[in-house]
Amino acid sequence: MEALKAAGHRPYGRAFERTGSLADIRAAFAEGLSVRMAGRIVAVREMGKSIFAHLQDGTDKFQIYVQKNTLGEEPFAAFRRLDIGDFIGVCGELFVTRTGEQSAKVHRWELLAKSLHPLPEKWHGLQDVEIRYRRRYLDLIANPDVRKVFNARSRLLSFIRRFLEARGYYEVETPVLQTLAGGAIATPFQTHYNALGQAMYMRIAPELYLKKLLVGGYDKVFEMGKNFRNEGLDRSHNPEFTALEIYEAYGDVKTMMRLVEELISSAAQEICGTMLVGKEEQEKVNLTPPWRVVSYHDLVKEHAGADWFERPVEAVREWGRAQKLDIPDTMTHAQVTHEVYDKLIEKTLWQPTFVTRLPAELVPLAKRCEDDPSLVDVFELVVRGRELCPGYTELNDPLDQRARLEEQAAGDASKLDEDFLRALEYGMPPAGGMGIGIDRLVMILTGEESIRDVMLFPQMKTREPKPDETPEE
RNA sequence: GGGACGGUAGCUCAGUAGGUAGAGCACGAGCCUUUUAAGCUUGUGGUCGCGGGUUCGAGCCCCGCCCGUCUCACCA
Repeated sequence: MEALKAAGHRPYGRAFERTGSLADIRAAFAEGLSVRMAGRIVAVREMGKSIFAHLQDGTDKFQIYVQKNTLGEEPFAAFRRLDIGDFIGVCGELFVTRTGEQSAKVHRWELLAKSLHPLPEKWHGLQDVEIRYRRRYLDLIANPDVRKVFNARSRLLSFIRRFLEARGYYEVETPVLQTLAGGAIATPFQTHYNALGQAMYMRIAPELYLKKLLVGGYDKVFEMGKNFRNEGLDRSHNPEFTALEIYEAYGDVKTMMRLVEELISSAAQEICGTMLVGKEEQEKVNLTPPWRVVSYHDLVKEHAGADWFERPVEAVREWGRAQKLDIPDTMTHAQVTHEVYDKLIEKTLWQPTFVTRLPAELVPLAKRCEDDPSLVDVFELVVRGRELCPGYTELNDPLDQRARLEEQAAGDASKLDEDFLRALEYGMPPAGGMGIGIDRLVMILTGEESIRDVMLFPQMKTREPKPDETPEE
């Protein structure tokens, strides 16, 4: 670096006017054309009095050719002192090499930014998953396929907004910092607001605010943003994750099924160019509508026998144990049934499947089915053996809602969102609602197995001792 | 939280029986004017995750801890 400075090169340059991105230049390639281009040096092949190198920017990779007698003694010597990883801008003339590669012969170059660290190895890339997640910028430089996943994610967010706006849904923003974290059953992150001297929580779901907007006269709303849940980390859970929630007045669970089916299948078409998604080595997921719709009861009967719901509780417990499930004698018939669904059936639903009419005790915040009050009018969309998206006919009876929330709060009145209940008392139109885990949707569209591979900066444990560590436990 | 596996140069990895720490890439020096994982010669580079133990001697064996991956559990 000192040698470069001594030779009159600024190690960190300023804006560099380009003819276009590397992809632009490739698209407009014509032999003899003069161009200005810039990028990071990712490969160098030195051959005495001439050098080949590759520049990379956010769009493409392009070969440049540096000749001693084109450039002159000193600029050529300075170029040789550059390292892989440095950013440079070049002026040059396009040509095609003997081997047929489109290239640019460099007339002048300037250093735009010096890299002080060596880049990961060019052939194997960066393999260490820990470094890939902790220092994603290196992963993005070294492993070009990673960029494809995040480009797909970016286009998905954009597509969802266009899709919903075109159908008359308003995108809204509701508080992330809340005095009461409602709308789901989960442990929130707690923080402290100095100005008010009070505890605050990061939201676990936007649901209650969005329903208040239905009361306020919005017929079709959605919000796409981060939720935060104070839970463990694994292949499908990150403490902060992106959720899309949609509510539609005068609709119900069927409205939502049609909407999500169209939304996801057309997203696949737009982003993947096909409705058959997933990686080559695994069974593809076929998102072509219509998707299978099956009730929870039928599904259980299909797997465990048509007389399942007529069998005595001892018999179903025995059956479950024979399937190597852990079934204590205290389990009710309904609990055994759900254990069977959860552990044995759900994982078999690889292709998109709407599981409908769930037992009411599993989903306390949805409306009951009119023909059977023991069931609720909901769906769970299951893809690749995992729940992707729940949808409800929303409960709009303020008295029923209060009773169920009170039961859930277990006598702790401070956990009741009184303003939400008051809003319902003003009247909320019947509505359908649903939530999609965007991270999991990206996993399905890209075929990735881990949520960490679809989040740019997944949560990782701190390596240094935690500064505020308290000696509990 | 339990179990299995892993952590060696900036990166990708090898390391025999417990006996001086290795290769390729990257980086430095030299040769080479159409190469593309360029090539050839040569050099620099190490807290072997951290701490303790056994041993004359530990990358390797033992114990504890940290981080990661998978998996089970918890959690929706």
